[in-house]
Amino acid sequence: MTRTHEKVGYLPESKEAQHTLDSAVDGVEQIFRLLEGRWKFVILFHLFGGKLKRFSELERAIPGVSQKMLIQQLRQLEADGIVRRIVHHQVPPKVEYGLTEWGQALCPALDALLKWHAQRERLGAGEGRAKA
Amino acid sequence: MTRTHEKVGYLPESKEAQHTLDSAVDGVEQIFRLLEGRWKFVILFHLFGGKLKRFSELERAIPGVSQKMLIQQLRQLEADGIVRRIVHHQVPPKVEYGLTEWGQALCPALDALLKWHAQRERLGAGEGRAKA
DNA sequence: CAGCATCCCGGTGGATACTG
DNA sequence: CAGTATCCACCGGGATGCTG
Repeated sequence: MTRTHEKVGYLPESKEAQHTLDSAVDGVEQIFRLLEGRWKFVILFHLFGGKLKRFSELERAIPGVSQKMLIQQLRQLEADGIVRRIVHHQVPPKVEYGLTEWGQALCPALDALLKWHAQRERLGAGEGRAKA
Repeated sequence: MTRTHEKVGYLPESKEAQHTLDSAVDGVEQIFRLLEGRWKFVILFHLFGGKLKRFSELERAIPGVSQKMLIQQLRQLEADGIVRRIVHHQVPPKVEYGLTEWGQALCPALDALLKWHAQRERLGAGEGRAKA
């Protein structure tokens, strides 16, 4: 709170938390960092709806992903509190992945983005360059 | 529509457009690609609210950005229909940047993400690892 | 089955200098 | 003022091989 001083509603609908320009910016940037990664979304969507999936299920369900990548992205999501990891102590090993409550809560937010994307044609996005 | 066949509501709130898992996934992925880039958000937030800013204003307002980066990100946003570029033919040159209508419409969607992020503590995101 | 270690390549973004 | 051009470092991500 020591950087910019403008603090009016950059985000109209925010009623509880007031954002400064900077706080809003690095808020979304943090979020994007969480979700960044070639396979995060595929994983997420496979897990939305409270589904639990084993490592090997995900591996099969996501064509093209390598084990390294799959585990890497899963671990990041887990570290960030989005994904839950459930270890069954058995031989052979069995590990399941699911979403945390917070992870589930991401769904509507992504939906908002999807809706925005869908508006693209309706609003004139490609007006070409304006002249003055 | 030739890849996966599961097509139930991955996104509960979507009433108009039905998404398959794949279409939803690369929907959000496209969106993230649009918004990806070290300076996009700072720019966006400086422009939210219909504000117009000159190149040099943005340059000063965004500490740390180089001209190359600033122009690069602005051009990408423009090409993607998010930012408008208004050229005033004068000497010395004057160019202003603003958001398109669609660009403006991004605001509430980002707000949804911010709200999600804010819920993090309230919902138990960091439960540690579950055992079974 | 689930996961870690290593090597390598390409693209993104940064610094710097020049131009209409 | 508003860019363009070049050169370079970094790291995300892919391939491959090994282990508890």
